[in-house]
Amino acid sequence: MHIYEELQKRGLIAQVTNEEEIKNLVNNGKARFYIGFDCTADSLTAGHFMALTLMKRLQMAGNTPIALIGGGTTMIGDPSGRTDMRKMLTKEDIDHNAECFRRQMEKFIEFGEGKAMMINNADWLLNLNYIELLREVGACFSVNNMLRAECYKQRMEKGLSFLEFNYMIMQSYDFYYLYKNYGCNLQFGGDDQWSNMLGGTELIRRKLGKDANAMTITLLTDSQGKKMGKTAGNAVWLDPKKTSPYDFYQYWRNVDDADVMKCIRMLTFLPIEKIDEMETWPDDKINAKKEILAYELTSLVHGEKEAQNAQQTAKSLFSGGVGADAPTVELTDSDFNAEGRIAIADLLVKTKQAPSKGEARRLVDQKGIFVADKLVESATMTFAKDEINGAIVKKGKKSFIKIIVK
RNA sequence: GGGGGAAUUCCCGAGCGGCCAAAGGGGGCAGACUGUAAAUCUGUUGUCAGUGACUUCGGUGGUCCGAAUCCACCUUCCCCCA
Repeated sequence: MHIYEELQKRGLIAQVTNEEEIKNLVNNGKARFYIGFDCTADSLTAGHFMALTLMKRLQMAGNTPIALIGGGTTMIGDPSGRTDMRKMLTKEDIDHNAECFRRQMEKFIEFGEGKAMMINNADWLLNLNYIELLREVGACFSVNNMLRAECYKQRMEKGLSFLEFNYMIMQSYDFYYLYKNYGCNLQFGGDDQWSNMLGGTELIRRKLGKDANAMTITLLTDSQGKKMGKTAGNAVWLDPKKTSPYDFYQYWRNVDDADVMKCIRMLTFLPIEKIDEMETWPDDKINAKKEILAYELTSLVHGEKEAQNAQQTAKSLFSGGVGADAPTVELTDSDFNAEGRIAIADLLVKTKQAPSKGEARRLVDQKGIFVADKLVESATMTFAKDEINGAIVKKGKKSFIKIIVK
């Protein structure tokens, strides 16, 4: 099966400018495509993950990926899909984030001579001259058209600053620049990027009279239509220091029934035939599917060993055992009082299972806390050092922390 | 440049000068039911040595016994006119 057909089967393709041309480029390894990543944080997220897998898939099919780090565009802030303005980041933050992105990507995509390229648009965007740009590029854009673009529409109500309005111009300029200087003939991006991407093909057509193509990837949303890759408003990070492999595994282990197969299809590298076959599995195998999903993704991001650890830990914790690799928190003498004891509230705060002591007390009152498999009945309960050493503190059904006393 | 309006706890949003740590919803967390799912129901949701104290209602000052509520200035945003 050709790569384009595979992408289709996986449900990854949302919109394309010219299907025949793209198919031809991609299937014959002739695509030099770019995906832009704005560095708004110091780690990539599960949301970026799909873009990374897409790059990898296309690279494996012989195409050349260009990972464009948005050192310049992040200075502006993309208003697409947002109802409020992004926080402005300093140049230093952006540089730092760009560096973090670079390192994470390198673990996933092969860069180097004849392989993938990594470029930072700060290299050309930051040096643009305003008047020159206006004459050269600004003349090619119709404000009337821009205002009709989907990505600005929802901002017309809440307000859109001129700064952000220019984002589309910058992204278009990127494509134009990459087309001219790197022979980049295709741009990929999330479906919310569609209008920005069209801006680029339009600019190339006007300036160079050439046709470049764009294709968007279906956004990974859950059955409620919300973007996936977030828990309680927090992103699921790819950096193991920010989201541990165990938590990463658990995130996918806990997806909605309705979303499992979609995730497997879109995110994993399992062969299509295997996935089609899984589709026929009976309902009672739903948890097996979730385990496969979680394992596959953790393995891709953190390596097989971490994935095995996470899986084993999860299995033993949820079957009531003591996970050898449960997330641990170390306590030292200074955490205990004069009698060598620690109060349950302090313990929960120390393990970060409660943000405050008040919250910790509430959890205990609501019978949500277990220490070493025993329900903690009272918020005033304390534990001695050797009593707590090696014990599992369990909050609710899914949060386990193992205590180590140093 | 002129005129009008807005800023409230994680988000949306109510809020009479004292009864406001602040309605209601969403979200979060916990409990019940389950399958580490969904739906549903219940409780909870500023901090702390918890019948009490402390810090919050864009910022800074002020009026008052007392301010999220009144005044002044500042900041940001929205709308109308140019």
